[in-house]
Amino acid sequence: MGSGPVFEKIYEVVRQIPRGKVATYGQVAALAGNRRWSRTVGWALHVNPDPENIPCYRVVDRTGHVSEAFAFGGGNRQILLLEADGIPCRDGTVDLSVYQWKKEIL
DNA sequence: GGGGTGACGCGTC
DNA sequence: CGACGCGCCACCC
Repeated sequence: MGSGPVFEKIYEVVRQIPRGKVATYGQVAALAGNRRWSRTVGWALHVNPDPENIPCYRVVDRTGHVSEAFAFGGGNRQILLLEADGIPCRDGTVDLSVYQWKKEIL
C-alpha cells in the first residue's frame, strides 16, 4: 500500500483521532512528522484508500470549518458523521476550543 | 528532471 | 468579516 511513506504516516495519525474529537490538517501534519505537510494531508485524505478505518471526517481546517469537497457528497455528509460522534457543527464549523483533539502525554 | 495538482496555513489588504 | 496571493510539500505523469 505504499502510495507513499508520508501518506501512511498521515493515515496512521488520523486513525488515532479519538471519537468525539477533531484535528486540523496542520495538526495531523505535525503529528505525522512535519507541520508543513498540511496540503499533503488534505490530498492524502482525498485519496483515502480505507475510509472505514481512517476517519477523515474528523479532520477540519484551522478555523474548524469542514471540507466542502468531502468525498462522500459534500461537507454536509461530513457534518452528519461528526454529529454522530457527538460533535455539534454550527454552520459547518466545529468549536476547536472544545473539540480539538490534543494528544495527551501519558 | 520538469510540470501540474491539491480536502492547507498565514499574512495582508 | 471576506478575498487574494504566496509559500509549503508530496504524489503522479
